[in-house]
Amino acid sequence: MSSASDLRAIALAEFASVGFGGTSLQRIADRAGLSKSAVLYHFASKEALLAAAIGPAIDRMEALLGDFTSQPLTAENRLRFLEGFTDLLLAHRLEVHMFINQGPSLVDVPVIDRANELVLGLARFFDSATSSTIDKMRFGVALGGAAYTLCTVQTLGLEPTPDDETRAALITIMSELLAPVATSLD
Amino acid sequence: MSSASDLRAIALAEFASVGFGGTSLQRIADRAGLSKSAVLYHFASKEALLAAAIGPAIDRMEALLGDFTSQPLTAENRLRFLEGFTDLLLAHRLEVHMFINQGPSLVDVPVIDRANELVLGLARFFDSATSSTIDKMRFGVALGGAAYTLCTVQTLGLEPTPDDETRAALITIMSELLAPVATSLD
DNA sequence: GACAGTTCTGACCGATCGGTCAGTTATGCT
DNA sequence: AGCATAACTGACCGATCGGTCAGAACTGTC
Repeated sequence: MSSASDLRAIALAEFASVGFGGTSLQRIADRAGLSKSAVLYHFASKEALLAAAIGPAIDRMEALLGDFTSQPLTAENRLRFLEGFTDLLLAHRLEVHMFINQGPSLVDVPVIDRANELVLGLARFFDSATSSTIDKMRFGVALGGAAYTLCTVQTLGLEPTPDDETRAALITIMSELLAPVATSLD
Repeated sequence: MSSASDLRAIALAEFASVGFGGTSLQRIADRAGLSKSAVLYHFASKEALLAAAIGPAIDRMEALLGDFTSQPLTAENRLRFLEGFTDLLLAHRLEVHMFINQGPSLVDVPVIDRANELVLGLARFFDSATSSTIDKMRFGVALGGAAYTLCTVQTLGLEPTPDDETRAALITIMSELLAPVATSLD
């Protein structure tokens, strides 16, 4: 019944679907059955609401990436990363969808800058870990494709696949896709 | 020097980066060095500007999909589709990025409804052509991943890869990814 | 140079934006 | 019951939104 967490969820859904700039506090308030003033009572500003909505997902993403990049890029570490990444996507698909698509246009918002640093750090890691263009692109297609499939396809109104089945399929597909990419085991 | 086509390009870039609702006519006018009234002289409304910006890409997408779905799903037809899809992405990455990510939230805009019908038609085609969840997801990851890699990664400020190299790599990756999926040749 | 048509501007409209503030209602503790 | 605090509302603010309109500036043609 907590209004604050209701508002976070409602705001997240709005931000992800029509964008931060395209979302109005009034609309969020209407969906929550509250007044605009009540929204601003719980969150000091629209940006604070954004930070509350996507902050936890970014924390978790930072932890996952910190673990991954501090270890050698072995095949089993990569698999564990893919599993962790998939679990994170399943739990925070809207958040990821939001800062992947709108991150670059929302600079100077602190929580978004953290997200952009994350994505950039991930890209740089693949850049240093792989040499050829096609291998870099394999990572992009695997991670981007997984995020896309999970976040966007569902908005099409197709029948939802159970999470555990989705999880297994995504991990299989990403593993196949990255199989040709050399690891530091070689 | 045509202001109209300048405006189309500027508006497309804005729509793709901050969303349709997050873009103001004033900002488009400023970027074009014109007044807001001048923008509304060339395009009757914000929606008309959107239609002009993404309409051609949707036309081309419709043609590509029409060809593909009217033919049997053989391996070589699928390859030709992947090539055509990649070329379309390379030529219209901003448009595709825009209606993939914002299409579901912009219903009742005619040009967007056409785009949504397209994406839905593509999803239904894969739904009928493949049986297992993992195979459907392979299509999602392949097409979504390609679109993501092309449209979003570039906004990170990485060094751009030449288009022909990107094209070859994407087609290779998508072909690998879809290789396990049965075609009607079997 | 007069004229027509295209291109563009500035003033203006009602509506909505994010945000402030004073005051009201609901809640829980003693 | 009394009281502090949390939760919330409605009125209001300046700014900006998409869009209209009358007219100015530019263009080419005769």
